[in-house]
Amino acid sequence: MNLSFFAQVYEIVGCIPEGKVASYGQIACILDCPRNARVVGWAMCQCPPDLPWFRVVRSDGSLANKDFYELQRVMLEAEGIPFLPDGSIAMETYQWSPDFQA
DNA sequence: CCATTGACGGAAC
DNA sequence: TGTTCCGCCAATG
Repeated sequence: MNLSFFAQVYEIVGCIPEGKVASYGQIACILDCPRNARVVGWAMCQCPPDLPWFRVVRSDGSLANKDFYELQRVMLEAEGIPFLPDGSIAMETYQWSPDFQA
């Protein structure tokens, strides 16, 4: 498992089921590196087309860049995750429970 | 090898 | 309560 954080992040994100979301810090925590939240986000920037990056949101339940906000919003709504009038999602309800099966 | 960047997180103001 | 700043780590140039 000498995969870079990069690859590990891909593994975690790829394990997120539909209708669920995970925060960058949560993924970093799964990797046992809660401070790598930024690295996770950076890995998402390199997100391959196979990666459901749209299921990854901020700890606040809000999205990141405006450019991706609308796209992410559409993708999440398509997954069955409604957006609050606040512009964020009820991550408390939709946050994915990591099973450590990565 | 050094400097910069980056789709974050939390603490400070 | 909202906004701003710093810190953190890895990858790229």
